[in-house]
Amino acid sequence: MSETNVASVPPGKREQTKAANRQAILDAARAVFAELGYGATTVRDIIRRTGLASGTFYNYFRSKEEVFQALMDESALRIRPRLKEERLKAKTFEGFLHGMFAVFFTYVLEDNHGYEMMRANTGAIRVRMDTPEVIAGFEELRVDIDSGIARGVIPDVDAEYLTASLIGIAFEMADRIVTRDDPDPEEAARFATELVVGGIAKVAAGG
Amino acid sequence: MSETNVASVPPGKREQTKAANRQAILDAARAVFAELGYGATTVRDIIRRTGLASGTFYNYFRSKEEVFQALMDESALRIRPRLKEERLKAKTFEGFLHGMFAVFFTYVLEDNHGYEMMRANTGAIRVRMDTPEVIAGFEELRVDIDSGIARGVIPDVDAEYLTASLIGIAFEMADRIVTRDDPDPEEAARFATELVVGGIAKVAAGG
DNA sequence: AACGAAACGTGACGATCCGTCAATTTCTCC
DNA sequence: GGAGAAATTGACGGATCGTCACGTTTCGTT
Repeated sequence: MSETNVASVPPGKREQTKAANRQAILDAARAVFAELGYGATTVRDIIRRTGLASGTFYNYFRSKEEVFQALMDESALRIRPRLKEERLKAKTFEGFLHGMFAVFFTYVLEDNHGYEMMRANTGAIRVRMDTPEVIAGFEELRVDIDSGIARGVIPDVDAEYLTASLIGIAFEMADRIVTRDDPDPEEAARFATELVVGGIAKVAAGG
Repeated sequence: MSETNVASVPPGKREQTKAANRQAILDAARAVFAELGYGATTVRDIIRRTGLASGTFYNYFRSKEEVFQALMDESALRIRPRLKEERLKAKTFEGFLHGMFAVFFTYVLEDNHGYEMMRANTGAIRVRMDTPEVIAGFEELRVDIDSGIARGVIPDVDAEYLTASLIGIAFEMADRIVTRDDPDPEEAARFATELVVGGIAKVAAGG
């Protein structure tokens, strides 16, 4: 036997360069998006920075939009495990919320590279893309809320509106946090958590 | 005296067609944005629908982005008076919030033409533009919150985070409302209002 | 090691869009 | 009416788009 007694297949030069090229394009795209904004960047801007030929880009992605989606998915894949971990160790609904907000705000701050990407420098346009991975994250949240309501840990309120509110608060507050002089994700998470916890109680009480 | 005994200047053909052309471009843009999505539409798509020459577009707007901004401003100008009215007749903070949310959700529903504009049909990209008029609306809200806190009508919480939360809740909930089978802006406004009112109380209480 | 097939990178190509501008038409005012 | 300002027009150079035929690299086989 020459090789592959291990289950994993040896890389193979073909797949190596393929993965390298794909990553090179993603890295270049991240940089260019952050520099020019999503709206102003062109496929050529991205591929130029990699040294590859223009046609090669289309072997990996179908459009600028699709690279952006891949980058969003990358982010979502990085943050979802942290959210899951937080979710598992939460004993109370309040702890659950606080963990989620804190992880999200912290991530956005340490990553703001990727967050600035969503702002088109020209004008005041903001782009947001709900990719499959992002949506999956939203749905995990939604499932936990449904389950929390079913188990009586969360008061019986409109789960869709609640999920939407959490997402809206998280994204809009994140936007303010990254522009603060001395951002404090912990403080922000406390604010958001108490807002929601106190709010739900009142919603459930029916006024 | 031939004319203009009234203070108002007679229209004048020049200004007439100018206003007509501008409006034609705006109307065409609204239709095309709603049809193709913001990302996919080109200046040519817009101008083609008006029958004007391509060069004429640039006599009125500098770019696709600027037409979009004009459309957003139009919307903001339409809704701000309604919000102001609601704000003036509000006796309590709760009434204030409820009025704002109800007006906003109702507007979004009856206008969803303009709301769909923000969705790029291709993929799941959403664009949002905070134009001067929109920002002015946000700041009016912020000012009222600051004032409410100063007068003791609103508990003393972080006004920036509170404003952000309101905006986040409003936009994200609006997104869900327009996709519901039988949308009820009143119910949604009640949810949002109680969420915030109850939440603020808890935030102010400090846990 | 040599070979053939398949996969991949390359850059040129036609189509389209961008923003500009000189020529032309339309309006205003004397 | 007619001079002059203002606005419209469409063609132009520059650039991007997505495709495709071609050349090169890799892989499995003999």
